[in-house]
Amino acid sequence: VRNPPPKMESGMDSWSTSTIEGVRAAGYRGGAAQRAVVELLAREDCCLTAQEIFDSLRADGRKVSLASVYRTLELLSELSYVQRVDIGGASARFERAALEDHHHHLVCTDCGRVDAFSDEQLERAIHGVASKVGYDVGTHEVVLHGACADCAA
Amino acid sequence: VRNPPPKMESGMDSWSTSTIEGVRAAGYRGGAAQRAVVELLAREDCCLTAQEIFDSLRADGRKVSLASVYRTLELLSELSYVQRVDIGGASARFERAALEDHHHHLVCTDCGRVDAFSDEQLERAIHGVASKVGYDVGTHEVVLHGACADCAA
DNA sequence: GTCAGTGCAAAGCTTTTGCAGCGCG
DNA sequence: CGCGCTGCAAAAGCTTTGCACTGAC
Repeated sequence: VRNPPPKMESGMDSWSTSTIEGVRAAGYRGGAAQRAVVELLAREDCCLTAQEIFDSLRADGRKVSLASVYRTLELLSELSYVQRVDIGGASARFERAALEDHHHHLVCTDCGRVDAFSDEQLERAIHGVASKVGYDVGTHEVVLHGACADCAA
Repeated sequence: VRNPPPKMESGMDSWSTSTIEGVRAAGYRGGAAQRAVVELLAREDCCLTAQEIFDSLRADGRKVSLASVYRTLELLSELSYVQRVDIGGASARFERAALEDHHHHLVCTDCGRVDAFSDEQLERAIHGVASKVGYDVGTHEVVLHGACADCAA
């Protein structure tokens, strides 16, 4: 959120268009608010709260309601275009579920800052576990809590 | 919660007593409600919501208030005797932070059931990552979402 | 026209806080 | 007896829902 990884232009637009199309294919008509949320999430590289999405859209002059933001996030989560991320704290966060740019989160215990990281070996370990537990595992989430570089100093 | 791993008698009492002592050492007097919550958490093997703790204590005839449950959980989390677990859903969950019996969680997307699992290789991968990211990592949390054996059928 | 989508406001939940009284050291 | 602990009730978030209206097909 506050420390986005380097922009990755490729894949975003395809996420945006395939999401719009997928929503339509699922039998929904899609409106202005949905489009605005999808376009914003396409630009963002890390998880945002519903309120942050709302504020950001308002700042851009888009007249969406907070209720529509929540309804859109629920719909997109349902269709697996968006992943809900629970990193603790009062509110849930959301980010696009991208196959490329798969990552997890670091949360600073002190200042609340959120960073992203990714690790190939960690992914392998998770897939190894997923095949052993009795669940048909779909998504996974790893959250590391600790002091960020600034706060540790 | 609904599918507790086999009871592990060893370590629980020591957690209970060292928690009580630690709270006292930190300058708190400890009251009846705190004791009741600690004793309950010592018996439980997986994460519970504040409401579940409250209901369970009431069912046992302990007259604690929900506010005291929250206040105790906040205190114990602060002192690292309890770990807060965010597995999605409306409310946060809490369990004792035990060095033995370290585990993570599986959440059924369908029925909401919660199971525990542990994996040595996953832990190694996490510690490997923790040493590379710029954070001074304290705790970590892994949540796998998917269909449990019953719901997958 | 029909029916999903939207905004607003109200309701619902979880969690926190204010305050008076109780109780351990 | 002081100060933390507790219960109760009220308040404060976050999220969902009801409803009338708009807008896409």
